[in-house]
Amino acid sequence: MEMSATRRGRPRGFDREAALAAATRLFWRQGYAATSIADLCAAMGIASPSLYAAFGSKEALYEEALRHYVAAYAPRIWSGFAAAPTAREAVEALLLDSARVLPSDRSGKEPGGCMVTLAAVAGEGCERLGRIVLESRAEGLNLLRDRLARGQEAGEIAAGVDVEAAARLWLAVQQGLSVQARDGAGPAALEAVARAAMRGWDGLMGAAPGTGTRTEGDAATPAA
Amino acid sequence: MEMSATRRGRPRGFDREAALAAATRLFWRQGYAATSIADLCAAMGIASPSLYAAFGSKEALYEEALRHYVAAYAPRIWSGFAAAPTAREAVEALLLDSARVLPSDRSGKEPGGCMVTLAAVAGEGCERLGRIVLESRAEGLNLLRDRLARGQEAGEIAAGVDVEAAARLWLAVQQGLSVQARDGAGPAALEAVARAAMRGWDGLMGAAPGTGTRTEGDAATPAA
DNA sequence: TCATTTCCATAGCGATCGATATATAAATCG
DNA sequence: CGATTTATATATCGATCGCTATGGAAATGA
Repeated sequence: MEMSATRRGRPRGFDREAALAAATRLFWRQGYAATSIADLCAAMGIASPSLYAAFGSKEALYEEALRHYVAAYAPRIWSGFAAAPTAREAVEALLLDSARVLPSDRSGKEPGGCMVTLAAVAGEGCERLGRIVLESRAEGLNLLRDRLARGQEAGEIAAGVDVEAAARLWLAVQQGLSVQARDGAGPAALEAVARAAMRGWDGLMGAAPGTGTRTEGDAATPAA
Repeated sequence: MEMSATRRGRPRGFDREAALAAATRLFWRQGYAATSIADLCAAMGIASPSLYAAFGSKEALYEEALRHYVAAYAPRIWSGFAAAPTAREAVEALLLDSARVLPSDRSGKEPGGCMVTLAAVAGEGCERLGRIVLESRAEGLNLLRDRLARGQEAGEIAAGVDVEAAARLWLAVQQGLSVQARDGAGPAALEAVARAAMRGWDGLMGAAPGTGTRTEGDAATPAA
């Protein structure tokens, strides 16, 4: 039971949160393998012993940076989704918020696209980091699947719709927005994509899947 | 004017095409920065002087590998698109072919997802390679935009549809398929996504964009 | 055969990689 | 005040990075 209102020894001479944020931006833009400790030290404004004392290793720093990214940026993308009263409005919020958030600000301080979606760390040698990124991505699919299933139970979505496939589709659109944002697409272009996608909602979420019976035009769709 | 039916000197002791294919798979899976010359030499079955004699440098090898990938794999994704008689069938072919081709074969010899879409080389230090990847990605958008515009002129797509936004949307879906394939999604899951996406076609490509006039239910859509 | 040309195997180049040893500086505890 | 504890600054560590020099092997041309 350590109280430790104040810690012993010489206090840290830099802002750990600010340093972590700087490291996050660098990993976000450059990826794991292409970012060296020297790069990180320069961006964080510290020397390597301080980095290792505060974060342990490059791998541990990346893991913490990823969690920092999720905590700091994921709400900008997913909070509207979570708060929406209907599945349709949830997906619409997800895509419109993504279109607004994913492009890089003109300052170029933060890179375009989602760090989780664009992370290629799985193939960059470190197994553990690959698993973490995989799980983070799977979380997006889970959120969509659960929300669509709830909407289906509520009658907003036709009973015959394959919720798993639909969730993967809306996720694919959102992931594509990240790729295009990384390539320089701006908020206006991405918003147009989001609105175009939503225009397909009725045809998508009202019709029956595949070869089966078509539950056409049930009372489900709230119309435009 | 060198005839050179047969070249002078000791002939090359390895198959250049096979070595390039091996390098391509490695860059495809691991990216540029995470792939070392030693890795490449092991995969290609040659020593580094042979690599440099045949390909020049790591950067040049990556560029050639990328072109090799486009030449060898892009047709599997885009040939059905190019051959389709209508814009709708073209997009459908693109998505279904992508669903079939993008997942990694169970052997694991080739990684999942498109090398061009998933390449993060732009942030990995080399400016030139970044530009090449950017252009390769833009080519996909160009193909889609041109095909949709042709379809719109042919009356297959409503006049009010924002072709640019629609092209970006279908591209986004296809890019999302690559991300999900890289994460382990199989052909069945991706095909379900492709079919779900096509179910949204009419709602998407028939309605007018944004705030403008809605040219609802014109004679354009060929119905289901 | 022998000079020429080209390729390959070995070894190693300087630079940078991720990570640390050491010594000093700055804080708390007694 | 020391004694202790923690952080920073400097100077590396061995390993690996991308790349190449060197010399011998294997082909052609004369």
